[in-house]
Amino acid sequence: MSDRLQLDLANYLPYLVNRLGGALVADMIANTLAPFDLTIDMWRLLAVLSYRGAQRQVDLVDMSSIEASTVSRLVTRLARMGLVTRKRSETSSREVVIELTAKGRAQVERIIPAALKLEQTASTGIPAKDMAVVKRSLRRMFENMTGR
Amino acid sequence: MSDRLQLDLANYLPYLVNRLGGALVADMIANTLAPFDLTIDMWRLLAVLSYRGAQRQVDLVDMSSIEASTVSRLVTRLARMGLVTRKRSETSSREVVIELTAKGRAQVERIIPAALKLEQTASTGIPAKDMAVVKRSLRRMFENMTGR
DNA sequence: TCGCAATTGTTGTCAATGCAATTGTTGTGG
DNA sequence: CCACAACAATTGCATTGACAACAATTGCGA
Repeated sequence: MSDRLQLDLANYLPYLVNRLGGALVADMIANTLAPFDLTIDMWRLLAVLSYRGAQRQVDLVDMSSIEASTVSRLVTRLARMGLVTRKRSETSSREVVIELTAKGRAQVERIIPAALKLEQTASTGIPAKDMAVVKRSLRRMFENMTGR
Repeated sequence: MSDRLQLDLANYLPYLVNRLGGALVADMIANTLAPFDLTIDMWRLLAVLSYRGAQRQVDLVDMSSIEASTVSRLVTRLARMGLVTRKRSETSSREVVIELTAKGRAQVERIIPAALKLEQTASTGIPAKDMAVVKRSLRRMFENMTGR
């Protein structure tokens, strides 16, 4: 009777996005992070800290999309590894400020080339003009989903 | 001395992809899956089964990017919920074939409209031509990372 | 200013995940 | 045709991660 309701996965945006995301993560872990004894979430925190400088934990949560209690425990581990410091904010004693140590910065700078190479590998065969469209659209869609 | 090695997160593909993926998943869970008592991975399996029909578990692993032992256990739960059946393959008794039940198909058809609406929401303000570029590029990048 | 709600971070708990080992089956080279 | 490698699925076990409850601090409205 009625047409069957169908979901064309091969053309369904959330499927395409998360499938690629998973492949990128798997590659990053296997080829780069494992030797450094870093998990993907640790790397995300370090990358955010490198990119934006010292941050409160709540801002790390926001920028990394990692859940708050997980961030709290990851920061503890990163501090124990000597890659970050955690100290109370001067302006508000309920806040905590996380900052890369010299060792942490060195670690990030050792990883960045591999991270860039990963992006290159993924981008093979895609015109620069198309990649610009992709990145702009990914940012816009994120805004659409979160209201920034 | 040397320029500092930097990673521009706001323009870094893996970051943009996984950040959007997380936002899409969070929305899907909160607004659609939770009321059905489904996890995101359960939904992925159901969607693949709906899209491609009965599948061996190993093929579900391949198409869903979910780890094999997790698929095994999720299928057990889905079967217990009456959404799929699991039976030994006729051609090879080490294989198992998973198939949607009528109840499972009905469930998927109730979810699909919300899934399409999610895609619409994310796509707001993005020209159809750009979206075509995005989807084509996402598929190509996945191929680049996995060799298909 | 006082009280209460919101913010920030931590901890307890338990289900879920991933990895490795295991079982059972199929395919294949010698 | 036999031994052994490859494949498919499951299970054990340790780790992870999410959610909720909590503690501490700050901010705000009446």
